[in-house]
Amino acid sequence: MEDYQAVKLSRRERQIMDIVYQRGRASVADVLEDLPDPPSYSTVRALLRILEEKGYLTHKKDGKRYIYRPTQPRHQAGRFALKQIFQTFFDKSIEKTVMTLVSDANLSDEELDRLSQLIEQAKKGDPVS
Amino acid sequence: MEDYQAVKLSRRERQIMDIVYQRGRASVADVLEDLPDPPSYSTVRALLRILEEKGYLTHKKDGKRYIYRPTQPRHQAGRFALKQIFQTFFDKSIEKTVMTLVSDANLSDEELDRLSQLIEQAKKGDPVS
DNA sequence: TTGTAAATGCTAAAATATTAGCATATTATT
DNA sequence: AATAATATGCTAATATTTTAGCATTTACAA
Repeated sequence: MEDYQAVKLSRRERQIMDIVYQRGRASVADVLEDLPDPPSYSTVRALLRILEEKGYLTHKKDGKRYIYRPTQPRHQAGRFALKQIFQTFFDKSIEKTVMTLVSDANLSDEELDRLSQLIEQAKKGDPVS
Repeated sequence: MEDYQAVKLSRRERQIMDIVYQRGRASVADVLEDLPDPPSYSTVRALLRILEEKGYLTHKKDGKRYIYRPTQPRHQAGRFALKQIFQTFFDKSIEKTVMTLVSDANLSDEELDRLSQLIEQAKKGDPVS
């Protein structure tokens, strides 16, 4: 199975992969609904077929229509995408990336507490392995 | 000035923007060096010209060659890219995104300390504004 | 079981992206 | 000032992406 790498995809292909990942799974109509500057139904079908040929999606039948899913799990694809981002925009520094996220986020106290806990765990559990 | 939005760019255009952002500034030769499946020098020049026409890059002369820079500051483009990521892969949750980054990162104790401090600040300074 | 609505399969046209080549300009060197 | 090396400017060919249309299939309802 091929990794999901946005770098290899065309513009529309990327848009569609993002939609499917965001939804978890999607019919042709779903994708069409979320696409900016939406093309025809046929067009979306063609692209979904191509993405399946390339190994990024699979489908199963649900009644009379196809439901598409990513072949690569979302969490994994997300990590890959994050890596790309912090390499490109944050000097390859995960710390800088997290700083930006936390600074911009306006997280709730509960969320901040959970993050504190996570960081404490990281300090104990896995010191610069 | 137009926002840097990967969603609007073609495959090569994206690759090139990523390279320029990663380097901060880049000559044609620099970009060519970093491109996967590198095309000809002419090709890279053409794409840089197109990206400048679209407003994503500017250039200045340095000796006899052009040095290209992004028009949108790196930090801003990075935040935009992160937003895209956590919307697509992490249920629009910044917390989940940070969790993933921190879990995977193997950060040093110093980095973890700095993050703790940042989070403490966030707790005091800006409680669920 | 027959009709109908709504889906997919397949193919080809149109638009866009990608590429390279030749002409010209610029810089540095002799 | 002449030359060589190394840029860019511009144009056009090629490849890929994007698109839509028509034929066929499928599921459900009458």
